[in-house]
Amino acid sequence: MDKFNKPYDPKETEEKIYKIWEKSGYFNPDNLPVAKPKNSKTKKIKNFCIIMPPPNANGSLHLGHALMLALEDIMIRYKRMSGFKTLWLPGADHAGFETQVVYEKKLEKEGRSRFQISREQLWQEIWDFTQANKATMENQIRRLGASCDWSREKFTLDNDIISKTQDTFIQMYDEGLVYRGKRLVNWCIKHQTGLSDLEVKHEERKDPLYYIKYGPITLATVRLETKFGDTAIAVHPKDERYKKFVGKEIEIETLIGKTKIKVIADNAVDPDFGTGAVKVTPAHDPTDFEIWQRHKDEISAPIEVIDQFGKMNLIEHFPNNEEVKKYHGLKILEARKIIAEEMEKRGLLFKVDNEYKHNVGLCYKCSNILEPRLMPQWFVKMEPLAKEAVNAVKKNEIKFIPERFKKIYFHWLKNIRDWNISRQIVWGIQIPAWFCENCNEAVVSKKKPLECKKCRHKDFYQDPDVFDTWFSSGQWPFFVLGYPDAKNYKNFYPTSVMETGWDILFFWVARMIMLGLYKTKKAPFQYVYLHGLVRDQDKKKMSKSKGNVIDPLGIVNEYGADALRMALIIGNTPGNDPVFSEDKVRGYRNFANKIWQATRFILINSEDFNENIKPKFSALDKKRFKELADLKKEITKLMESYKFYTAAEKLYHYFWHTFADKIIEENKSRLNGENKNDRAAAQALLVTIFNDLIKMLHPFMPFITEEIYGHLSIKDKPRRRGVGAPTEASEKLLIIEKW
RNA sequence: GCGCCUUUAGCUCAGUGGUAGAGCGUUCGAUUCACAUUCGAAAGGCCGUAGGUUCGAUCCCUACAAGGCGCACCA
Repeated sequence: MDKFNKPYDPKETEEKIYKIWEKSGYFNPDNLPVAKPKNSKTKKIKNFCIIMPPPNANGSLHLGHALMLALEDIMIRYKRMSGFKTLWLPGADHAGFETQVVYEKKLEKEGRSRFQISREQLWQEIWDFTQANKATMENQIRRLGASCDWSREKFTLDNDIISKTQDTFIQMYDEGLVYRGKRLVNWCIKHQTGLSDLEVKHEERKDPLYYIKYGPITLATVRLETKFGDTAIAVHPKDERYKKFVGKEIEIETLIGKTKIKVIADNAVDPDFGTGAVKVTPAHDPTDFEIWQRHKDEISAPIEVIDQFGKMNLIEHFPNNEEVKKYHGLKILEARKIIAEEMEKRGLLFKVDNEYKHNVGLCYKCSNILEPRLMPQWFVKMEPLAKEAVNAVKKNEIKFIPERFKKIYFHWLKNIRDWNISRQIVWGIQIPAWFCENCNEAVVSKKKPLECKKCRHKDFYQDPDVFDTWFSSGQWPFFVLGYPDAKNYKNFYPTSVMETGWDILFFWVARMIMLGLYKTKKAPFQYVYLHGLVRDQDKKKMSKSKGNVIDPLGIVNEYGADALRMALIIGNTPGNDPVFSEDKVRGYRNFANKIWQATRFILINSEDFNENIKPKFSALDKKRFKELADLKKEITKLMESYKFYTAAEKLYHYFWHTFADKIIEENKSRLNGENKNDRAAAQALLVTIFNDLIKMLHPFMPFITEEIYGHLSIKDKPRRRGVGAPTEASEKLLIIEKW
């Protein structure tokens, strides 16, 4: 009771309560006191499962995580109280490239570089780094009140996950869904790895557009430096201006001598752009690469003139050519400038358009221009997978909240291209493939092959590349449940809800659907709930470089997790980016105290309660009961339709402005009056209402409600018998009370 | 280029085919009685613009405008 003599202090309560919950074992569905089915034939045990999107183990939690945890915890707690066997399975993500980038920055600060560290040592260092982060994050998740089952926690580099991921790759290879192809990949010269198309961000740039003379033809290009790799000139087939040249070789003066080059016709050329003629450089441009694929018989193989570091590499292709040395080894932009000068000198530069704007692809991490580079990589054939993924959603096997993301999802899948899953980094799951040291034949296998089938050679080396991290996390929902034969998998798969940010709809959600359907023949979840990105008060994205990142734990320390959760939930509809403000949190901290003070009032006024007096409810009491019952129906409906933002707001409003401001106030006179009967009735009324309200508030504000429940259930045990409350109340925790 | 979204009170956002809602903020007032992390009251909106459907539109349809975003091989 002394506790109630001061404002509510979350610090005194929250960590203590979390320990009680953890000790109770109720986070684990196996320990839940699920009502025995009355009729075992018709009534099945109801399961509800959410796989927590594993936070990246390369830093600490941000507000987006806090939002994710709040939403999922609300769903889980509501379902748990509604009698479901609830499993919320936590995890942590090694986050491949993301983590390696973070770690490389750390190395840079220390004056080191990953290219000077052995593979084994780098792996070990990043391993230690992620393990430390993981431990921190687990505690942060606890501080936010997440009622997840820690006994089932998984890490994306657990041995079974690694092994199963490799199995899938092998299976897909055997079934022709994975292939090794030498194609243009998005190469980052800083990070020295290829990236998937999703990891490319496009930005508009203004670059000079050079009009240059290739013999009788003038053509326009930005990328002058690739001219040494030209293998053709292309024009549109219907372009009258160039018809006479098509199929013929024309002599052109390059800067390193004279050569002949063929003119070809291809529909990819836009006759209205520039002069309607383009130079074709298949080794350094995706469009040109595709043109080459269509004209393989007519023109020579691609010539790579830029190396992996973004420098001119010419000597290899043009040995014994003195002129070449002038450009060899130059960086792209330097080369471009010098070539332009040289061409101008020789009268080969017709004009320069300095206002030309176009889109360039950048590395989404370092914003360096990505260099299209011709190299062999492992690709996943997307079309068959995408088709199934579209069908599953069309057939409503998976529903999106909000629904509009369906359209975006379809749009993406319709235009999908094959997925490059090779990464030239160490931090990840190594690809189970081997190359013959003699003939370079690739063998897909976990174990080192004994002999090359092609050349009988016996020495192999393993592909040093690792998987795109999303290739393994795309299989997370069923791997963590112990696919294919574990009990967890049988009980909880397909899972109920996948709740995550809309920003990873393609990266993760779509891949989970595709790979889930492929491996398990089932959609991995029934609902996709997509939350928005938490923004600062100026609606800006929070990022370390902007310095506007808010540490959720700082907020928790100051105002309590309950207040933070309410601030994140209320006014936040799915799919829309919420704006975060500390004022809002302060408001809900005040609300927590309001709940606290109302409790105090009730406890004070029921101290000398006489349990022999049966409550006689007044007409007004009954009216209030009716209102409460209506509210409960309404809230339940909102919970079922995933409108947590409205449910929380209504509860807030009812508690404060109806229960506290009206009901308590209108009962004050009764409590202070002479009529004992009336007094008893009033108290029973208050307690009953109270019992319902803290139950409904519990999913949203789990800590304070559990704390109060502890005080109420001990104190009010005798009286609650009269109003049909559960027995053994003092033994019970609110977390498993009936909704 | 293809596509998605937004536009409602000063701010952040809900919402419904039948004369507009919340939180915060603002203004005025109260207050030894659970709570100043309080209570009561008030001000404040032609629900982006123009058409259409309808007995009736903020809500449905069309166009337009402004803003945001996603996808995309135009050199």
